Amino acid sequence: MRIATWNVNSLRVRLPHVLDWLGTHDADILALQETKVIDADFPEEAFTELGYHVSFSGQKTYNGVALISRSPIHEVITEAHALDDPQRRILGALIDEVYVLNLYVPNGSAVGSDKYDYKLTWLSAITQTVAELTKKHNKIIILGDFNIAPEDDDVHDPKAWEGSVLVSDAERDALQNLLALGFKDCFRLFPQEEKTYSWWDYRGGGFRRNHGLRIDLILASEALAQSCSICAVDKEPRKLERPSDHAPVVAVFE
DNA sequence: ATGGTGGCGCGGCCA
Repeated sequence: MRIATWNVNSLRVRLPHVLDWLGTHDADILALQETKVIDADFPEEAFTELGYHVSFSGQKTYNGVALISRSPIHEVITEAHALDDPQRRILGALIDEVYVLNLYVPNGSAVGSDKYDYKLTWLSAITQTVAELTKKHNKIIILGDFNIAPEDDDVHDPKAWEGSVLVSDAERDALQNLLALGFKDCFRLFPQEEKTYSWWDYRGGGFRRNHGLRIDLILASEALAQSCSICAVDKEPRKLERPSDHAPVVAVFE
């Protein structure tokens, strides 16, 4: 099974990139974030025509998540139990006996801000939800835009970023609490080229200078992590005209 | 240069 995550920063704008990518990469499951499209306007047929099933949870202007899957999508959830949140950031579903949880973790804006507090509360709530999922499912994949760089190796300039949002200790601790439920960061199961990132700021030639962060993650429950054979960032779509600021991350499970 | 770039949607927010 080939599964990928991609923050597309507007599906309306990036649909050609996404369709081209699906056509050449033969993914079984693609998790999208920041679709920025309400459900009534979701381009469902563009995917069903290619033989995919789709599920989506969108809103106007901001956020929005979707799952594109070769196999049928069951047991959909769009909420964390402990959170009454109008923001559409969560899409979980059972696909071929694997529970897939697609997340668009809040950015957090700045350490100490209201948005930062919301991010930590949100992470706590999703961790509770995952704890519940682990009682029912053995094979779980959590993937998406985590808006957290797990380690300094995931940061182009750790000194410059030290203590700021996306790398702060409290955010990293929250991610570790989630991993502690029995998940592996698939990317780190394998030797990787140094300075591999998944997001580069549009500003200041971030991609050209490889000023990036690895914040798009694929986490697999231990039962599944054993069968993971590849996890890699595909930088190619970031080189296209009018790209998303994120690149897709792909994992293969045998 | 008190920013920079991009999306949404038409002024300012969010990333």
